[in-house]
Amino acid sequence: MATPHLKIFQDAPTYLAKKGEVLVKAGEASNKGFFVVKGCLRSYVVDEKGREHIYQFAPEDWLIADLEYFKRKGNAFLYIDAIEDSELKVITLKGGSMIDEVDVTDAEGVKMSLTKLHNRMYALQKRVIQLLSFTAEERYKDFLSTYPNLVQRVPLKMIASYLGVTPESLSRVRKELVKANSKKK
Amino acid sequence: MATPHLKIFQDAPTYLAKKGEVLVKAGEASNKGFFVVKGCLRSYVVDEKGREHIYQFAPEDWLIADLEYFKRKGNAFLYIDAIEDSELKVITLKGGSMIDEVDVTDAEGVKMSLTKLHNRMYALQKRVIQLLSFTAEERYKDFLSTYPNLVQRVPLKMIASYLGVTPESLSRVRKELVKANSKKK
DNA sequence: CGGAATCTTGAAAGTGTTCAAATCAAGTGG
DNA sequence: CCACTTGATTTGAACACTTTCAAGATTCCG
Repeated sequence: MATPHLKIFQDAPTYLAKKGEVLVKAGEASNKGFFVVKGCLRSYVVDEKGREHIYQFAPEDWLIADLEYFKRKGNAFLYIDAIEDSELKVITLKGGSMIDEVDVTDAEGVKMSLTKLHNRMYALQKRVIQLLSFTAEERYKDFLSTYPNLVQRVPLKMIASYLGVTPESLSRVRKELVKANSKKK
Repeated sequence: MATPHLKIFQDAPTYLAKKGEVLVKAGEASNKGFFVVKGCLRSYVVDEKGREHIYQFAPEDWLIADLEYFKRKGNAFLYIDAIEDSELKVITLKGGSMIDEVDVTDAEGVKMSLTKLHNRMYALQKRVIQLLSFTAEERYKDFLSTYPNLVQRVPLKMIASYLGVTPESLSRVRKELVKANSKKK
């Protein structure tokens, strides 16, 4: 898959992560980001009641990192782990921020970095608005259309966690959708 | 207020918006962004039931724009209006994207743009995680500490809309907080 | 001084959660 | 290949939190 972004990371060291492997732990220092060549990672927080809340899925061609670290130059806020066996390009941040990595004399690279941040922000805008205004069912439907391939790869409870509902609720939502669809026929 | 960001926009035309004035309408073409010198703007969506959901407040020194437009080069997705009489620097996007405005030969400007995007993304990360994991009360408390000055300036119903709850709920949350605080004394 | 919008309060209704139990599915070791 | 363990998903019933709807109190502004 020839993406324009990949070449930025082609010289970065490759790492093979096994399913379930934790790459970044909240509370510990970490200056790593990951570009996913193959497989799928996730980032999430664990709240005081021990519940996981998934912030992001990163399948092929996605970049994932804990911004908190880069922002405060402190310890990680998010966990990052592999939900499939994955091939990664490991980006080690030398400075305190992702920004220090950008070669400002490389006009094309700058444009690309800005575009990437821009796209990501747009996705976040969409996510915030959905969390504010959509019901569980609407969020699930949108997830299906936005990430059609992830539904087969990611367990229901993780999708529920990403959508902000319990696995039980998502199971019921899904059941209703199946019922509604079969009625239409 | 001498912020490093202001100087980027110091040559942009100034516009004085009156309270309640709508600057960008969802569904209409718009290539404007705004840097708030004084006052406060907000961006929001209106769902199919006619309910407003506030995406962002932009008090002094904030930048506000509709990313959807820049992303799809189509019509605006968000509304933007003034919730106070405001002094703005109007940024007209000549290209299809905010990115086209960045002078890539200006290393300092590039760093600044990246930093600004980066900070904004961090704020969005925080917001998503809160919407996923915080109760109405926790979100309100965090709002108080993150935007201490906004609470006096913004009507309750708008804060409720930003937090993703009804005005009635926020009113009750606030009541509980007052009760809890008075007990502690 | 109104009139309009905002904020508060109450009661009923809804949506999603919690807790518990039953299925179902996948992976392991014999 | 089967039995067993473990984790994931489904289902049910009671419960909790928010919303909805309606009404009253308060504040803001012309």
